[in-house]
Amino acid sequence: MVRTRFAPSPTGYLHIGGLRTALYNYLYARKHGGKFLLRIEDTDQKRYVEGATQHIIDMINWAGLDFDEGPGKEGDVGPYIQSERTALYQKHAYELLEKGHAYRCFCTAERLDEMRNTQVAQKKAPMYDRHCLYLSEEEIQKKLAEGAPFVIRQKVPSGDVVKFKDLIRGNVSFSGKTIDDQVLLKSDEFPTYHLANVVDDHYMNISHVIRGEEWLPSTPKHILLYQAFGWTPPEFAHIPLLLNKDRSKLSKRQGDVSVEDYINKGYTREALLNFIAFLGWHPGGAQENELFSLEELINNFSMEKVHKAGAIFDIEKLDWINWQWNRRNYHEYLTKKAKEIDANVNIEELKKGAFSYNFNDTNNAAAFFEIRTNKLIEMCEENLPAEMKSNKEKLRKILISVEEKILRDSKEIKSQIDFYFEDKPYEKDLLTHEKMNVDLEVAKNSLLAIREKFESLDDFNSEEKIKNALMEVVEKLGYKNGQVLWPLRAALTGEQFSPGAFEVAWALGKEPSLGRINKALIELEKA
RNA sequence: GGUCCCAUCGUCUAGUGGUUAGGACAUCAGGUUUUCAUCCUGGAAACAGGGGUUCAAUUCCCCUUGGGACUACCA
Repeated sequence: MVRTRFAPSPTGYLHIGGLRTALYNYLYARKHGGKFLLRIEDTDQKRYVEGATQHIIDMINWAGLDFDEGPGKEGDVGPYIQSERTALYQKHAYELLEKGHAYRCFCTAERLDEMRNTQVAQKKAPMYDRHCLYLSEEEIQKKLAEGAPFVIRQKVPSGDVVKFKDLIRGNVSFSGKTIDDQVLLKSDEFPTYHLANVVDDHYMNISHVIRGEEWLPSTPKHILLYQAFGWTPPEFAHIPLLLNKDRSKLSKRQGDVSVEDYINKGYTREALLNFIAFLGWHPGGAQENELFSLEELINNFSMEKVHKAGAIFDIEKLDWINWQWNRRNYHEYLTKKAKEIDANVNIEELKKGAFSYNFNDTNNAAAFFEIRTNKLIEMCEENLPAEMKSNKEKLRKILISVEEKILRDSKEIKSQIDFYFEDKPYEKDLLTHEKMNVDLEVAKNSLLAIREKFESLDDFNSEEKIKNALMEVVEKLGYKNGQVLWPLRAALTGEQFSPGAFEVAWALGKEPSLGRINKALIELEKA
């Protein structure tokens, strides 16, 4: 029975690398029909942060990595919070002491510091010098009677070579003499990671320890502990690290590392999971699709395909994946809704990833338009000031004109649609375009003709009709499309770049459009 | 310093004892479009170096170089 666990420390936030570790544990468990547990490793009293445990659970839940056992979801081997299991660790530390696999150490922090400084100065590996291992029984009893504080240290058999097989790295071995006598039980009677981890993994029947590569050097200590207890060690899989741009371990100093940061930036769960899954893993073979849902990840995951080398966390690719997922989620939602409205709706993929929905009935089309734009509003609601949201019907038209941009990055939406809400002053040169053969004269002629046309256009509520009207202007003047549409778009938006002339005129409405055209014409008169 | 791990385009990666070393992101060029974006087409871009083993190594082995992790009464 496969049982994996994610065992974070509640230090205030969940690291994105931690989320990936959780994901791999989850994928492996689900793939093999096993169980995935969450265990909170809060044995460091000094680092405890109020609310951090709940925060971790919230983040794991957000990601949809439902755990089978853990805090608030008790199984047979709880509790799942280490601070509630201290008696168990103490019992086992003393058991080791009795069996001769550990010893009391009374060394003060000062002595330890001094010892290390000397070792470093002599260019030796800093390691505990076993001063207390050689204390006589009398000396120990005397210290205990005095009430001297002590820790319990692991007694590493220095002659041994510790070997183990890592599922990702293959055979790994460490010489016993390079392994430090690790503190197992601190003077406050709390265990260190090493003891608590081994004891819990054993009693929680963990079959596979899947954790970050930074734990590889302490694995021999853990193996030795399993041996000292007479337990069978679990399988180990040390996954590659997530890296900063400079290839150092991904850290706070060089950008956002907490999952919450990415949620706040608007990344969707599918995108974030998809992205981090592929940092250090690939299904292999001829697989060229890179968009995988959680379910597809489960089906395709295998430890053999996990890489050995670390991977740089490249946010640009994340942005791209996020956009792809936004598109997919959006159109899946719309397709479902469109079919609910009319089972015979005609849905076409206009271009890769973008669809059109055509209804025969105009009422259905209107109902669908509302659903579609509600979704867009929902997507960028948080990034819009109240005044932009006051006229909802206008906002719908505006947002549909920048639909793809919202899908790509809803955070920047405000700057994309600013021009709809204010008549910004602009240079009349904006109305001209050399490559399209639009000079001041052409611009003026076009705008005059458009004004006349618009004034006589009764139904300004149909983008299609506005388009037809404008094409008539093009034909009448004998101009190319761009010679009419560029000055119009520029006049309406005052921007170098914007949505097209038809949809802007439509979203703006008849009077505001005419107002802006007149303003442009006044500019041109000055010339 | 010591121990251990790692090494294919800028980045994420596929891949094999014999391949024109493939894809994606990013980038550049061209095209469609009323501008931007989208979309389409195309380009540039990698097996760290040196020794072996072999008829043949990017692939297997060794060394070098480079990078990283660990080196706490933190996890």
